[in-house]
Amino acid sequence: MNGENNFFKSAFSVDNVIFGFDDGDLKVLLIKRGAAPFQGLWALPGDLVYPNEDLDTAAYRVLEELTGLKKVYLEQVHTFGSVERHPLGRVITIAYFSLVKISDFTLMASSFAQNVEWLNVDDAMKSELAFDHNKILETCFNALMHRVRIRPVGFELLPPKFTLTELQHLYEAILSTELDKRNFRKKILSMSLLTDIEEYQEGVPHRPAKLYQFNKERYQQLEAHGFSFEVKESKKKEKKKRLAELIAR
Amino acid sequence: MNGENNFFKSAFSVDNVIFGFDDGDLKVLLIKRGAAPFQGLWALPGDLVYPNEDLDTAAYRVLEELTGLKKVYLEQVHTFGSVERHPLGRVITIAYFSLVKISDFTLMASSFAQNVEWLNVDDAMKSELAFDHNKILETCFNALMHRVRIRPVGFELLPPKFTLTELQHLYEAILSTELDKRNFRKKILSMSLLTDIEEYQEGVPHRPAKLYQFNKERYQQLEAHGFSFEVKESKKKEKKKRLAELIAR
DNA sequence: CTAAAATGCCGTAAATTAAACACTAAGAAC
DNA sequence: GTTCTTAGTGTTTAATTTACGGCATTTTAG
Repeated sequence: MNGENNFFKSAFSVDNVIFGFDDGDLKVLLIKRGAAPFQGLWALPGDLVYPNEDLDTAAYRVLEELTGLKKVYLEQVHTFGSVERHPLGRVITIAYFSLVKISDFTLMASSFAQNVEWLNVDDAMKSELAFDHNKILETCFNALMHRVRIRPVGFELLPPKFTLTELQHLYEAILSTELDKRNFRKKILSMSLLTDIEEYQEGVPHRPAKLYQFNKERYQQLEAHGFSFEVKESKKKEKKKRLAELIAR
Repeated sequence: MNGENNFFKSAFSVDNVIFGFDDGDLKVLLIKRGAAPFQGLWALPGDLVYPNEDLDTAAYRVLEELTGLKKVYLEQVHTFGSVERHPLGRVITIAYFSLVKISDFTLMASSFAQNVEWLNVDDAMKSELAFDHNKILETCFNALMHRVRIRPVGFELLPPKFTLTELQHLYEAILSTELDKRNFRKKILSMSLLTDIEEYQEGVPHRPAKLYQFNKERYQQLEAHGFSFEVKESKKKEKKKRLAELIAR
């Protein structure tokens, strides 16, 4: 090292928890590591941040290099910087999550990746991931759970046209809860954020459902007037009762 | 620079938005910079992270070196890493906010600080701060607003024994809203998170108010059973009506 | 052609929660 | 003892949330 002090011996990276939704399941895109350290384990896509690159830019780059997708929802979540988190040196990492429509997804040829796969989020959380990526995944999943309640970001995971049942299943997957069909539909429709495009599902072996589109302009307009999106996970009545008793004591 | 590649030409720092509450006002602790760059401007307390130091540890260190306080509420908020945010090189910074009881506070002798002061948060946000600290302050204030609604962290800003009116004023300051006295008291007391210690204010020129303590154990116990703390900023009825009409269209 | 299977779609009553609102009580200062 | 200041308290009304069952539409199999 030359005259510079050793504050400049460190590096930073971004890691990206890329969520997708398919067939009622919430998934995360992982890469099987082809080289040490942690060879053979699943890891989050990530990369060192270039010297002249903003953090968000780096996160978008990682995403695009991997999936070819450009305009996706991306949000910074947390920075992980334990001294020993990276075996090869001091590398802190800024974690992002992004939401992509699996239907848009095309895997890019990627030199550093041996193997890329959509894994069910629950399964991924249970398996051993490289580095501190279990912790990162968990943190980002919690952030998603939280975000999805207060912002209409769930739509980022669905194709442009979707049915109310698909939307409900998405929420159920993210919130790990069951929702009442009638109440869910009532609530979502009452927000008037969905455009009824007068189209119906095709090729389904049952009564086809209406298709809707998320009306982003409408949302922004309402938001500007103080509207706040909110979906709650239904606290079941039994639970509420038990809690009320506990509090009463 | 020697053989190391230039990913390792960068550094990272922590910056700490230290909130306090005094006399009905929410304050933030700032340092007047004694040296270039940004000499003479107010700045958030912060420092480079040592090579062998975890991020949280660095944030606690900054806080303790400045205030002497050890056990305080501290939370990571966001990482700021624009290429041009620091004039002297690539320095990304991890922003934290912390909540301290001003009554506990004793200013430490601090070599690098010319001048340390509690500034009203609104005033601080309006003035020009060093670096990107306006942005950081704003982000952390928003994070506090948000956090205070869903976690009982406000108590960290109050002395151990406080009156309900003080608590209400705290919430009003953080949420920038007015709350109905009776409804607020009803709601807070119904959570049974406060211990009535049968003590009263002294030395006030009016009827003394009861003092309460926050019961942390109780909170943790309830939380474990699914209790969720929640304070809403009252959506005034007029606003709600206007919004409802907008949605109906 | 009919029946069965699958999912879509609808509305109301009851319970809970939130909002609005005004007077009496206690102590200190004069 | 009068005045001043803040503390403390309950009820009614409106809004929101929850619970809940049955008929409708389409495809497929027989």
